[in-house]
Amino acid sequence: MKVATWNVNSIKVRLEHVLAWLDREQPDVLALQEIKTRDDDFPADALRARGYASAVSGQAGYNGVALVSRIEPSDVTHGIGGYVDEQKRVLGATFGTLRVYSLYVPNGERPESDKYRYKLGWFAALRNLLAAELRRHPRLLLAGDFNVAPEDRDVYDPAAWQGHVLCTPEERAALASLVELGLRDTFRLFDQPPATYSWWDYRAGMYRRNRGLRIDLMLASRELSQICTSCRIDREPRGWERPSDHAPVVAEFATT
DNA sequence: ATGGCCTGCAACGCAGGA
Repeated sequence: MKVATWNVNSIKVRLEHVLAWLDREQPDVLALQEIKTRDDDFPADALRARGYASAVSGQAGYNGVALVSRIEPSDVTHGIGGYVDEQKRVLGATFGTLRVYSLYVPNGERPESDKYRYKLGWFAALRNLLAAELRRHPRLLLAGDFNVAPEDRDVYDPAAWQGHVLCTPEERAALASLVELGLRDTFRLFDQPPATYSWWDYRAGMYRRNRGLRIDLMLASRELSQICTSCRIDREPRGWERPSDHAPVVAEFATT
C-alpha cells in the first residue's frame, strides 16, 4: 500500500501536476492540503477518470483538505470531533484496515500572534482526537502539512530560523506530544540523505539553492510503522513549471 | 542583501501563507 501527502497550494492551479504525478506514482491514497476550493469545485470528475475516488473537506479561498484513493473511502470524518473550527484542516477516512488523516496544521504566523495561539490550541485538540483514534485503529496514519520542522536537521539554516514560527520549542513540543501517543515519523525510520526538505519558499531561488524545511510528514502508529517499508520526499515536482511550494512525501506499507 | 513569490477574491490591492 502506497500513501502520499502533498500540499498543492490550490488544486485548481495544480490539477495537471496532481494528475501527472498520480499517473507516474500510482499511489493507493493521496492526502491533499490547501486545495483552496469549495467541495463543489473540487475536480472529482477528472480524478475519477484517472481511477481515483475523492473525499473532500473544502473551503472557499483558504485551507481545505482531501483524500483521493484507488479504493472507496469509508467512515469519512470531518474536523476534530467537538472542537469547533470554521477552517477545514482535518479529514479522516478508512481504507481497508488503514485509517488515514489528511491534516493541514495552522501556520501560526508569528509567535506573538493570535494565529500562533490558535495553532497551539488546535494541536491540543488534535492530540485528544488522536488518543481516541489510536484506541480504535491500530493502523493509523497522519499525512499532512504539519507546519513544524521537527528538528534542526530539518531546517536549512537552524540559526536563522531559531525562534521563528515552524521552529519554536512550543511548536516542536506540540508535535512531540503527538509522537508520544505512539506515532513514528516514517521518514526517520530509514537512512535519508542530509538536507532533505519538503518546502521551499517561492522567493529568492530557495529551491534552486535547496534552502528548505521539512514540514510535511507522515506519522504512523506503532503497528503501522512496523510494516512501513519506505518513506521518501519526491522533490521533482517542486521543479516543474508553476509548482506548489511543497513537494509530495511518499510512504509504502507491507499491507493490502 | 534586511531583498526576492504565489493564490484567491475581488476588483486593479489585499490577506494569508511559511
